[in-house]
Amino acid sequence: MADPQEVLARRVQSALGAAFGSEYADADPVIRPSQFADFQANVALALAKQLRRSPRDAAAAIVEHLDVSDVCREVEISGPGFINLTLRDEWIADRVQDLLSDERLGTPVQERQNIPIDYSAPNVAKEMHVGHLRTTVVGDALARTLEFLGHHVIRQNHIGDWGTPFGMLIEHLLEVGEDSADAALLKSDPNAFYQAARAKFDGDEDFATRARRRVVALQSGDAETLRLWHDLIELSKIYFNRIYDRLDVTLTDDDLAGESTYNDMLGPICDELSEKGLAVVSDGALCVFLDGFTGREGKPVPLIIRKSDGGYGYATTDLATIKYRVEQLKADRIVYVIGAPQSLHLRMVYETARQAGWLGDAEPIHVQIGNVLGSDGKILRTRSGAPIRLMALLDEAVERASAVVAETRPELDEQTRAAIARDVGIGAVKYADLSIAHDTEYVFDFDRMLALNGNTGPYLQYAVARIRSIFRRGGLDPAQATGPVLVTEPAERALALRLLGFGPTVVQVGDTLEPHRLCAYLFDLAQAFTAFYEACPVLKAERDDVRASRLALTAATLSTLVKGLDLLGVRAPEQM
RNA sequence: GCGCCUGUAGCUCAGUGGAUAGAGCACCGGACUUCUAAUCCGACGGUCGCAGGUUCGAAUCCUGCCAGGCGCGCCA
Repeated sequence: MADPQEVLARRVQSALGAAFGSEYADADPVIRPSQFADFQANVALALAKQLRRSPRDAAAAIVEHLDVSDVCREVEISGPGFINLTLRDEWIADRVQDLLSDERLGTPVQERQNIPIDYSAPNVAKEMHVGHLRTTVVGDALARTLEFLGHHVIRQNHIGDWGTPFGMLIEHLLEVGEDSADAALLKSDPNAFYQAARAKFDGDEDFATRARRRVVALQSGDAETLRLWHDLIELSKIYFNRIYDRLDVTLTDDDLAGESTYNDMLGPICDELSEKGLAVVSDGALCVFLDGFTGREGKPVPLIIRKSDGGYGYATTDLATIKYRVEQLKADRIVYVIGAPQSLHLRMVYETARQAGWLGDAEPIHVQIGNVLGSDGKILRTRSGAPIRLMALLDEAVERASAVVAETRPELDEQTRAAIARDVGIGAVKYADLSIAHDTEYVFDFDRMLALNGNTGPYLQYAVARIRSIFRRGGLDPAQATGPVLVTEPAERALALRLLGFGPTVVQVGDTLEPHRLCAYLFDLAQAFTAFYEACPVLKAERDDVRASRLALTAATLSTLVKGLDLLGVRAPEQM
């Protein structure tokens, strides 16, 4: 067990049992990182009243029964009753030594859960925008992290591939020709295609009529219409996959589970909800009304599962996703990485599913994605007010990174520089999305996300590049840097202690579904490494054993940073 | 009107009910014959929106208020 907090928690619990009786042995020992020691146990203050003793008395009793001599160098009662715990240097060194031969870097394998993750969800024949970027990047990081923790992750890309706009889109595709340049726009600039179709729909009455008729044909399964519809989706998939490739996202065609895949479930869902008395007709629409959901003037908010024209909306489809994921995918947790504004809608969907008895023991979780804002504090758009094209935005990030690389590394060949610029530019954008709490809005700023200082992708990538440079210079293989690890210098100690935090952090990210905690950890680790790098020569260490130890610390930092970035979906280039 | 979210340093953001609330940027002062100075060190900077409450202890939990954002019946 490498996690100091966990080790100390168990020891303190034993002491609690010994000091106050077995009924206290499972009390939370409240171990926290401390500014006065490595950790502090605050349990004495929490239990003092219950024990009818002063907090310092309680702390003294705990310390008296506390057996940590192998782990801690110093145990001290401080202030009103804090127990300050300082780890032994050798204990820290031994734990880092363990990490060197542990491919999981101290991360436990958890009991396997089935976890469908719904993320990305772009629309066919529509440009992805920065909102899609964020759900894609965050969802992908969660998928990678949960998989690493041992879970069975089922990626679900709930693309918008059904609905009334398809009449207009299909009709437009038919007019321009499936092999035309206009149709090819779907692969590169889908909004241009969509807007052309829209313009015809709004301006041409005959076209609009044909489009409406086409929707009916689509819904009734007309073969030729379905073929065209399928074409649209194929062309759009090319666009999606271009974006996913560029972004280094793990989504593939196998993960596509668009709205249309649930079509057959929608009617039966409405029937079942009606039979169960959950759904009633109101103003011609089939609705579910739930207690506690009221809107304007106290009127109950309906979840409309069948529109008055007989069509189905997204509420029904979302209900279908729950049913499918519970019944077919055997989900334990169902993760929806979706915009924060849909919170009310999703709560109603979850509650409806629960009342219908579809949820079982599965837990649906909404990972709320906050809006991405421009520097003006409003939803990010171009100066003309149009949504920003995602590919153009990614290109700009790479271009900016490219300019910096050209300036700072002129000696590298063009191909190498381009590869670095690509990793840094894309990594910067992704990391910016990941490093901020997913449910808050954040201000998009190229200059800040590409900065080499601060909690940025490039800063972490640079730390990795410097480490690799050390091994390159020394003609050494990180895998051969096996120590033994010695901890003497303060910077060595601080770095070693940080290294022990990786596993616990990954576990926390899996529990809370908050990737920004991993970012904060990695940033902290990189800072500790940089301080170490400044203070402790590695290759030029004056003694062989010190050199071997520092190489081992450096190698452990390398694998931790690379693994952490990998879980986030951020590449770490060989050099920068 | 109801509901959800947010309010922390000039700016962008962290912050597990624990001691003196942190980081990056910006500003100021230092550090390159050195494993990548694109990196580091230091200083400056706070009535944690306001007011109550719970608690031994509150940025954190509860209530009210203020400000901003978003949502609230046939788009998704």
